Amino acid sequence: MTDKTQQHSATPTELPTQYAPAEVEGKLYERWVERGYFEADENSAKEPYTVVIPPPNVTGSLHLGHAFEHTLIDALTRRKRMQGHETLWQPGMDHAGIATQNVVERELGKEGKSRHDLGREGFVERVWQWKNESGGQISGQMRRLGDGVAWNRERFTMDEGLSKAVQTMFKKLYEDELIYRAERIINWCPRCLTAISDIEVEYQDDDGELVSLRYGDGDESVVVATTRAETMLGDTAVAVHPDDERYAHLVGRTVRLPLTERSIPVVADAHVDPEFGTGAVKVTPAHDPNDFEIGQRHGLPALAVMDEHAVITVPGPFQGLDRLEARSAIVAALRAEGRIVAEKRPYVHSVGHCSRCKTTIEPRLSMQWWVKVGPLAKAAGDAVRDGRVAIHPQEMEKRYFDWVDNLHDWCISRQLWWGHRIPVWYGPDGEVVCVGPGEEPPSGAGWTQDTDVLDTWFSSGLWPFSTLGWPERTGSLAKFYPNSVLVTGYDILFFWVARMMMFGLYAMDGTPPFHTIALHGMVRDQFGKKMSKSFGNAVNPLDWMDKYGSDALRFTLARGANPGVDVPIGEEWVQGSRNFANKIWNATRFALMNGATVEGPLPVPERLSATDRWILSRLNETVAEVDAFYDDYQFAKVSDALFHFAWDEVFDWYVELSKTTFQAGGDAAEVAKRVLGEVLDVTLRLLHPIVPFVTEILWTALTGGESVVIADWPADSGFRDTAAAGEIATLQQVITEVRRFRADQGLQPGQRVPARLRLDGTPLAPHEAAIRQLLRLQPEGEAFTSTATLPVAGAEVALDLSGVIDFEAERKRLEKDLGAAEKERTQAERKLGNEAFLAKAPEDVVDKIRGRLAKAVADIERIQGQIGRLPSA
RNA sequence: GGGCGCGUAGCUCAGCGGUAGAGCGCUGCCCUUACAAGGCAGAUGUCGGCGGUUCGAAACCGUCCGCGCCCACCA
Repeated sequence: MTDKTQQHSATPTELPTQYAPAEVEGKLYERWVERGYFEADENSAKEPYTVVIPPPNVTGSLHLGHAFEHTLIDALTRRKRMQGHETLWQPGMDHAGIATQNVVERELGKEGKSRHDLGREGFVERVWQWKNESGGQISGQMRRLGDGVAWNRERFTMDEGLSKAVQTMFKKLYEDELIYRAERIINWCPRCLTAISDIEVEYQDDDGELVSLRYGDGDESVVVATTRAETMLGDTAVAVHPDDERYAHLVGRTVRLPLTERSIPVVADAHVDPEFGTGAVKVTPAHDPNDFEIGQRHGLPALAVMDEHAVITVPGPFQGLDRLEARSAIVAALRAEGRIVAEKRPYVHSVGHCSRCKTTIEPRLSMQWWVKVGPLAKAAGDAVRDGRVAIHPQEMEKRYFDWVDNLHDWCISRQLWWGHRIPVWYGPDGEVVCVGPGEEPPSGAGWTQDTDVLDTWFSSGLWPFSTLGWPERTGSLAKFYPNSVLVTGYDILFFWVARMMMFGLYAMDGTPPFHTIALHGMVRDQFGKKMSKSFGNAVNPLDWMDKYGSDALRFTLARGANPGVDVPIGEEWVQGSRNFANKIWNATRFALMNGATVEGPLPVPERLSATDRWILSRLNETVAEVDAFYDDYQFAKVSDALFHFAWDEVFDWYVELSKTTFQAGGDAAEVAKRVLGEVLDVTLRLLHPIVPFVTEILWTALTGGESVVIADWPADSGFRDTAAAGEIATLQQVITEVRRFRADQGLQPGQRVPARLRLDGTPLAPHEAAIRQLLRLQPEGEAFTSTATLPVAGAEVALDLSGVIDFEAERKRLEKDLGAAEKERTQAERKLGNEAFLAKAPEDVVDKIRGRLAKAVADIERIQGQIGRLPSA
């Protein structure tokens, strides 16, 4: 025990009166890392606890959203580590295909170059170079935040190991015929020059213009409407509903397509809504997904009229115009021919945009690789349906099911250079060979590898097990798969979570990648507005961490973390958390200055005062509460419970009451030192997962322990004392009541007032010294004149306020209180007089009302007595 | 068009069947020897509107109004 004391890293006098986070946080973090606290041992006998980081894009730096997410994950893993789990928080980053390629291309642009100037190899090399610079920035920010990740296991989606995992997965899916190549209409971004998947398209209502065109002539004509007139060059049919009598005579015939030399058939297709517009639809199979399907059903040719830049390729007057130029040019030309039957009219409709660059998507017929999601999505849905994976909050399950149950095949090829290249080789005679890891690609004349890369989310989908060494059967994989929980934003439920579910279940023989999915919301500003650079309300988390400390930022974020709900944050709130950290700091300082200790066992209950028993009881209740909230991912409630317990109960009451005890000395003081030590020790440990830095300094100073990071998580001893709790509640009531009186009377807080206390026979008798101290009451002295008497809870506090007291003010106050008490009595009486209530309400509720009535009656009597004793003015 | 969610104190949000809560902000007094990044005391709400269920509704049901989000092949 004595040598432990010598390890104290700080003596009370060394602690300054204010906590200065910036000076210590960095040092503490590096010490934790050096000591290997965050490393995870696959050979450990401890129960594993695994969380993977949602890998940040190498393109950027961390924003508040990351800080938020990391706070939650760090809190979870720190607690589990303290609970004795072999804990792995897996760090790493995502290569973020399109995003990264765009960033580097933009950089090249500034140098007046394009990626084609460097060539594929040179460009990829350049991206790697860029990644090496940017990636360090992110890890620096994570250290600053205090993320307890296993740095020795850091992974990157383009690592050799993870690339091997990607290749293995591709081949496995290919051989199971769950990957195939097909020509379909895809979402094409004419700026990124690549296909993107359905969920990478963001729809928004755009203003468009609907124009009605007449195809054919005379009786053999039909009017169609379009917002994309330029596509008419590629029309290969007009479709009408099979039952539509208006057009029955035209079905099977042809109409002349204006501006072209072609005539196109009129086909009947049930897809057409006869109620909509004219009931006739132009069909452009090469540039519209619906039209493509109609085309398939009727054997229509798909005639592409635009290139990858969305520029018209059809020879003639429109060739070389981009889609928008072509649109107006074609409308003008049609008007000249008298083909416009209804002028353009404004039309708001939903238009798809590239989620990366916001360019309007151009549906385009193209040969791409696809994942056949049917069986994968089924398994992913079932795993949640049958309870093997739980989604928090549960309301999100519905969104998840809607998506996995209605999923279209996933387009996974991208016409980019940065990413995992598709491991397929094409032979001179049309052979197709999928090459697995370690296999030699076919050699010889005419063999070439597919030039496309895979969707970024293909590799992210493998993250929960690729980071653990899959496809090798590693010890880490055996130990840490499946992950315990996935913590991520609801915004990537489809992008990432669902894909991990599909891939995890498939690659890991039906074992889902995690037991629980805990979805958090998005960080917003203090008015609930979305944070964005353009709106000017985006905040760099580093700024706030520098100003207020990482703990303050973390605590604020955790405190706003209601499950699945967006979390607003404002600078004043971070300040408030900084104040809390400082409060903990000073409370611990006080404790150390007064000899608080954690040495030796807790005193037996017989030696404890009611105050001690009360705070220990509350301490244990808090432990139980915090555990329950953590297990339910209720971070806001964890933080709130700790905030209020620490500040309102420990600091404002227990510490204040202990001052009298310490002053008096004796056994009670010795006991209080140990109890205060215990309460702070446990409270600091409870707080550590959320505010790791300040708790580390204080806990080591208080206990002499090596580090709170590896301390035991507090356990509820089961100790409860409701009698003591009631006693302290009464004490608080008396003190508050008299303070209120003092304040109403305009007495200075420090002014000493002679007082006589009559506490005999009340539970407050042992607290006389504390009451006198907290209320600044001095002994009554010889010439004591009781001018104000406050009866509270059976006790009586008589104050000598000769010459000072303002009886009128007090009378008003008392009358107001009387009114409130009478109202309370009336309400309670009415309830208790209601037979239906008595018959139907549960016993405890009725008891409660009876209690209220009794209290109201007692209050009325008391207040009336007080008023009666006031001298009349 | 379908689905989900939200309207509670000035602001941001908890509460989701038994006397309206928190943080910040606000008012007054105070540098009381841990802390002014603090202490003490205090004010503030017909819980979006209207109906209904219930002994009892902020909470449950219906409806209306106002927001937000997700999904969808709206020519």
